[in-house]
Amino acid sequence: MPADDLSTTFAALADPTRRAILARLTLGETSVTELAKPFEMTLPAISKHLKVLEGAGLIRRGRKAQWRPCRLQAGPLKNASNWIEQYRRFWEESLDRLGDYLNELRTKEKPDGEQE
Amino acid sequence: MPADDLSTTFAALADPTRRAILARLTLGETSVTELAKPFEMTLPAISKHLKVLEGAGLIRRGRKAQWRPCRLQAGPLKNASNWIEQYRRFWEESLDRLGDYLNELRTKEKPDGEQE
DNA sequence: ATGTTATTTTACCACTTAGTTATTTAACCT
DNA sequence: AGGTTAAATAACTAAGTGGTAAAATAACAT
Repeated sequence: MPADDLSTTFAALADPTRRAILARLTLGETSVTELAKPFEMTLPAISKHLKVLEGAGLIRRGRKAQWRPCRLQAGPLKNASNWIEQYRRFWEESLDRLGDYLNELRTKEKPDGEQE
Repeated sequence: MPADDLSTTFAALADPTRRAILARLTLGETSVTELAKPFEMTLPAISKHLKVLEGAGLIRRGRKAQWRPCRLQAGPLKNASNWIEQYRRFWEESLDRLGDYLNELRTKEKPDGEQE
């Protein structure tokens, strides 16, 4: 039950609807009904997604009359980013290995092809 | 059921045990039993976590006699990183706002404190 | 052939998640 | 007060997750 912050953040991001909501919020704060429009989903479902995002600290909700406008809070993404960045050298390394492999193929071709 | 790649990646990362396994694998390829050692968890449980990681393409498993050594495949993290990086300006922006706020506090203090 | 070690699979459990419909709350407008 | 709009909550369901213990597989070692 007491899931760590990073797990909570990643779990919140592990859903295309929620990621789309965050993407929408980069355009600015907006209401729940507005957020719900692009989705073939009932409002309570969106409401739940928003609660997950709020729980992860990825959005905050204001109050304007009967609207509860949401706005992006990207803070938690910083930790997520930092965690992933630790692995950058590993994915770049494997691209290097691909590069090496391609180079290897090319040099192996040389003796045969001869045609430069 | 047909969850997109990004969701699968984030879901795989949304568990401290799995993140710890990935961290261990940065030190090099190793066996399942070896991977299981730091955890108070049965081997089948670890086996399941490995299956999740494998399903997300974050590890690959080899064969050496009765061992099935795992090694890190960081590729999918690249996409995850790219997705998150889209939001960098938003978390940096909010830090800016914090900076602004702190500056504001400081300038508001001046007239009162007077003592520099 | 028999045993041992490494790992997976099966069957089960408690809990969570993502969605639904129906109801309720809150604030606005006459 | 009564009606409308925005959103949340409640109650439910189907499917997924994370764990277990026990059995099955696979490859090695005698």
